[in-house]
Amino acid sequence: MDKDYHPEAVEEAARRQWAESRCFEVYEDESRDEFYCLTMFPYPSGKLHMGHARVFTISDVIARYQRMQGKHVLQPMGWDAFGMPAENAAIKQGVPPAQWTYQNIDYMRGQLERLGYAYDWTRELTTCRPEYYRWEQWLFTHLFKKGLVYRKNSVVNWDPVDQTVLANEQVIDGRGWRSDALVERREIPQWFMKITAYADELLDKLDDLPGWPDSVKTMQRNWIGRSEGAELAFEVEGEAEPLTVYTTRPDTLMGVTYMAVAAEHPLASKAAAGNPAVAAFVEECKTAVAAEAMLETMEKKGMPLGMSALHPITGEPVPLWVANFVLMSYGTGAVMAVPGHDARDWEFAKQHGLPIKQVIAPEDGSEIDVDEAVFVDRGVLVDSGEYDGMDFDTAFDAIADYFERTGRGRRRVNYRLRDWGVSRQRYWGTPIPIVYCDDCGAVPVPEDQLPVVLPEEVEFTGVGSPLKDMPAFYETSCPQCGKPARRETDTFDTFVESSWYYARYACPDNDREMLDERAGYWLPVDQYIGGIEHAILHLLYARFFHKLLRDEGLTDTDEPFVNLLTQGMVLKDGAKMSKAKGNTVDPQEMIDRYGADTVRLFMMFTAPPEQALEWSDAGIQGSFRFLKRFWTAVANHVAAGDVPALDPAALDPAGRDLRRKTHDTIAKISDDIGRRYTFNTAIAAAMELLNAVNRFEAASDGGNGVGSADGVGNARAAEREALEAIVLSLSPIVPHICHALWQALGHGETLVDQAWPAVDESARQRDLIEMVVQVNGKLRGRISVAVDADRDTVSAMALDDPNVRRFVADQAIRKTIVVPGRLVNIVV
RNA sequence: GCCGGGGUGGCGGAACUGGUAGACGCGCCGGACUCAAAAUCCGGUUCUGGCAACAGAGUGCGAGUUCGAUUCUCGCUCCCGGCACCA
Repeated sequence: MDKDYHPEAVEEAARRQWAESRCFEVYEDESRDEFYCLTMFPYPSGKLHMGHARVFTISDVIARYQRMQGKHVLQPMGWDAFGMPAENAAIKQGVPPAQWTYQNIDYMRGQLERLGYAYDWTRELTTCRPEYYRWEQWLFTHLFKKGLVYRKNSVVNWDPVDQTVLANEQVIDGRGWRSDALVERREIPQWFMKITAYADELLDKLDDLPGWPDSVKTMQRNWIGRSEGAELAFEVEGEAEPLTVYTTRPDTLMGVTYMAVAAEHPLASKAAAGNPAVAAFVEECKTAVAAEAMLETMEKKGMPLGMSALHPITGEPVPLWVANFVLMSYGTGAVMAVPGHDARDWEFAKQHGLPIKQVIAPEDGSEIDVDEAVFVDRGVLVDSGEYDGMDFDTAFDAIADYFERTGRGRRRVNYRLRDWGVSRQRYWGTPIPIVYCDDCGAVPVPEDQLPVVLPEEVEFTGVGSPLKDMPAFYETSCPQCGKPARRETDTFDTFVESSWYYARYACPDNDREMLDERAGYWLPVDQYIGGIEHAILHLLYARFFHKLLRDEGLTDTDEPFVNLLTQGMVLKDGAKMSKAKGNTVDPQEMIDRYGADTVRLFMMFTAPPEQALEWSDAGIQGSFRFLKRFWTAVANHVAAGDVPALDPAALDPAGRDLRRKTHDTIAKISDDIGRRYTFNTAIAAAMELLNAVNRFEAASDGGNGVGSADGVGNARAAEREALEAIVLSLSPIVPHICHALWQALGHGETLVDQAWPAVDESARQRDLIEMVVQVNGKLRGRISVAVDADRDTVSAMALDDPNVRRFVADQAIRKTIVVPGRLVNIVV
């Protein structure tokens, strides 16, 4: 073998062998235990960035590891190909979005191949192809018939100059990113999918996902936001219709001192008609941007409507306000305010001089002053008439019963989750398969007319969607009555494509069905890997879609992803690397300089996968140096000739130590890769073992302790065992160099078909262990004790240590704590 | 603002179930090789004191529980992600 490490040649040879043997193409084989390993597919933005290199390498390590465990592994790759950047590029460079996208895909596919990922490329998906998106159009028409999609008005950011709907990220400080015009809120009709119909199941099934991080499950629970409360109706003076509010704290009813409605609420509009100040305030609220984070961080503002509601128990008037923090989209768009026991109500009351009344007292009987500080805990009712003395549950039931009995309210479960608005006023997306007919209304496109194909040859101006200027696209006839009709020109949110692609990888070539029995073989995904930024939206939509697919009879599983690994961001200069921010680092430069294995090693070694990784140019050299040392160690070993079969019993102490290290290391790496997914510590362990091999070799070359010629051969056999363990256990991370080294070590069979190395427990046995001795919790000495030494022996040895004796001196020993195998703590 | 996560040497990180803080790597310092440099190899490297043995301090800040806390509890602070039209 070559004395020096030449990554380019090594990697090219390995790639060629993998391609020629087609070893990563997999077919359904019922006799084998399958493993479906999937990475969130990339948006083809132009070239790979570090976040891609990181997440794809994590996935590849897991896929290759599982293959060595004997699993039948599927690892596919594809392209989330619709989206805004293609339109932006079209405006900027005059290239049609389709052409730009396909060029990017071709370039990025080449980069992925260069990184040596074990993909089954025969299953490659591209979501902007009609053969893919026709099936989501098909599903949508079925959901239409089931009543799971509907059309309603909702708010968008409108740029009055560019005459375009803006995404939230295109609104900067309330202005359009290109026009700089003040953005307006505008209501337009849009299509929605009824995700709320599945809210309870989406919530409950989280308990069946032990392989998901708790943080993600908690975020999804909070996002769905199930709450149990009551809808209560308040009469309004001079109004026929009562004002209905939703509250989770009906027990605080007697503490209501005012009420507030959203700016879009009908009562606000009514008051505005006769009150210019209210009208101006409502108008001001309309200039706000649609993003919730903006609404929530705005200064809390409000204005009295000059109207009063009547308290449903006391009949006393309660003033009505309009406030910018009340959301029309949550609950009923109106709240009853209890400033004594709700933090936001308290703040607002203080600001506007509204009364604050205590109606809940702490259960422990302590005194509080709600004028000084809000009290939000549950407690015992006070100053609440007939409800005095009740606890939360009793009061909840008593008050809810009263409202239900008198027909003025009801118990109600509420969700924070809203239905999913899937309409986008954009060109580069899946056409929504609906036709509008003057007589028949909105009609879904019949199955035999699908797909509705998006024209790829377009003139792109940036003003509105080009589809709106293409009569050839939108002029059609009604599928029901045949009269001239108009096609929907909005397209789907790109989250729709990414909500079901994982299933389509099982059968991407099926042109008659969305999914077939092959999906039954591969689904659910055993390991899903992707960025933590997708913890809520993408993962919730995909879970929702999986249930839609199930209810269409296309799968018999309830959840799409058994295990989830959320990879941390790759940051640069403290911010997330993203094409939007333009702070990406090109991995290609480093692949060219050091090779794919160095890049893969560096990404896995620099941080554990779930943590954010701050990019820095320093350090990659170290990864390259390690691979050079690794290569040299094997080359030197091979150059010294063949080795005899290992005879473990005949090894000298140094040889036994090396063998122990070898098998301790295999055990550690198996656990780190297989269970903990801490690839950084697995690599560190492999580095330690290599260091041990090099030290061992140096000692052996010294010639003193090794002895006979047979002893030398046996020592070299132990050395080979160690080197082969490193080659095998690092092969998921740096597959190319390991492929070459495995051949150099004289193996005819290719490395990808090898089994994971086995641990020889007998090699790990030891007679003596080191224990730490503390005095009052401070480290004062170390003792070497027999593995099976009992408590008294260990204590006696600890007290015998000179430094320990110095600290104990003549003080009385109060307690001796022995933690077997670890430490002794003497408390004086 | 709300929800979730994080803060450990000069740097990335390790310490998995409350039990040796700093594995492994980078950087830096010293040495070997070399006419010299690069590469490579060897040694050192949390801070303070000490020739050393060793001692004291130390895991964002402040409290608490414990024989013992990076790890658990409470309060604070700063940073990161998400907040429904970025993907």
